[in-house]
Amino acid sequence: MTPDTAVLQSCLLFRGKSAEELELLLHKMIYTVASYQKNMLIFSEGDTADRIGIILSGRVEVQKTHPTGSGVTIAHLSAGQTIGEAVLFRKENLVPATVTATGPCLIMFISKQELLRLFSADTDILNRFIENLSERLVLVNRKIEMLSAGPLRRRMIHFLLEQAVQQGSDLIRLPFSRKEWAEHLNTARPSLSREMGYLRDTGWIQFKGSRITLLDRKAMHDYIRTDSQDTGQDK
Amino acid sequence: MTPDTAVLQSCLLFRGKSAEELELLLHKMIYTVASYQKNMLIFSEGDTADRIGIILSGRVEVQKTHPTGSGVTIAHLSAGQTIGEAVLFRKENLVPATVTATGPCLIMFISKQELLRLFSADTDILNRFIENLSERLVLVNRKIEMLSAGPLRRRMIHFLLEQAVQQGSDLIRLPFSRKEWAEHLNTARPSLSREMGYLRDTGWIQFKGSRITLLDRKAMHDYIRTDSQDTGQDK
DNA sequence: TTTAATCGGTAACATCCGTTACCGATTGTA
DNA sequence: TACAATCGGTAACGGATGTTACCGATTAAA
Repeated sequence: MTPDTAVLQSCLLFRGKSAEELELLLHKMIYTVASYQKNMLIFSEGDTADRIGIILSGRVEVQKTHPTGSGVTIAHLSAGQTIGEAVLFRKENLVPATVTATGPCLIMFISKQELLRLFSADTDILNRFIENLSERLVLVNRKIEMLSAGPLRRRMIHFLLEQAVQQGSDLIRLPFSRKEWAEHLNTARPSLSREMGYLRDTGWIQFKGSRITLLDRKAMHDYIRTDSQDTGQDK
Repeated sequence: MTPDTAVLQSCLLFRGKSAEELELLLHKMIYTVASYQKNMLIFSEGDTADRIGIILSGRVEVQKTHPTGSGVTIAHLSAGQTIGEAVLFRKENLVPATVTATGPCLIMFISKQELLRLFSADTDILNRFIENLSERLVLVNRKIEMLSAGPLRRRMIHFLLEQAVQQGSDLIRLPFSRKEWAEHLNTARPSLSREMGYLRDTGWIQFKGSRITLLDRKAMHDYIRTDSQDTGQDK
């Protein structure tokens, strides 16, 4: 199975390459492509990591499993993003989280050995790889920011405003279901619904399904930056 | 000021080099060394990152600042560890967190340009750099695990058990003050004290100052893996 | 279509935990 | 020594939120 060059171009590792260059590369490099169905394991916590995966299509979920059996979603990844690149070069190269397919998807794998070869053959790829790692680190840091942003309401507003900027509109299309969103915010779904009700009643938002409209961005901003005091999370 | 080679050897970037090799390297490379006093800013959130810092002595604190002015400590770093390496190679190379000295310390700076030169001159250094990034990513991931481990009591026990393993004893010496610990757990100090009292009254721990003794590790383990309530991200 | 299954909103209740305030102990300092 | 600042324990209070349960709507499967 041959990967779509368009997808690879959107992948940070190969960004900047022309379709032609990529075609050439694909012929010269060693890789495998595997397809997965919903809920299938791609990487399992504790596995030894000896390759990275590039998502060619579909979506996957990265979760940290708790000893209790429950888990927290760390990230949702989709086409063009990579998995496993964080542990590949560690001494203790064990996969620290579970990666599962949330739907049918195609993953391209490149071994560590082959990656090293690519690095020395093409410095661009190396640079992209490092860039990718950095990007990931920053992303995870944002997650921390989110988790410690204080009360649920504040976290929600924080997220909504972020989305509004990202989508360039006051009309937001949520990228996931309520359940997933709750997970993302590290809260319980009913709690989320309750707060959604509050925000609606306050007249700040309006929503139907996964479409949320911000009616009073200013007030929401004010709410977030209202400086009550705080010890490390706020209130 | 010339850096101590012993410290640099403990730095992941230069691990594996002999003192002689390092001496040689130091003569051939470009760097600066700066000293800081308690509470002085080393990197400020929003700065443009164009160099990495290596801690030669002392301790620094990495904090995420909230728009509200409050902050969460992401990490404490000490001699041999690096700062700024995560953003140096990003497109948007702005420092995402504030770094301050928690006491007098010495930092060695290496510019991005110079780093690149080192990479091409010495592949080992490049490998260490990637390894370092990966290490950092995993560390931050653990922080997430911590933050989303549910109720405070669970988070505390989680942390204590982790420390016991790390220190190889039931007698734990806390690496920070209560205030700092509370920050680390993303909670308020009085809340922490309250729970400490609870754990003491339950007979699970015993403590005086920064020394904590685990009296019933089994019970604590059981408590953590008791699948009662979790934050709601159950699977 | 009928039957499940899943999703999302709502409500009641109990608990968690942040806030505030106070106090004693310790430490640094004038 | 005395004063101020910081740290850590404790307690009361109220708000935040996890839990459970129920219900209608939507979707998938039979």
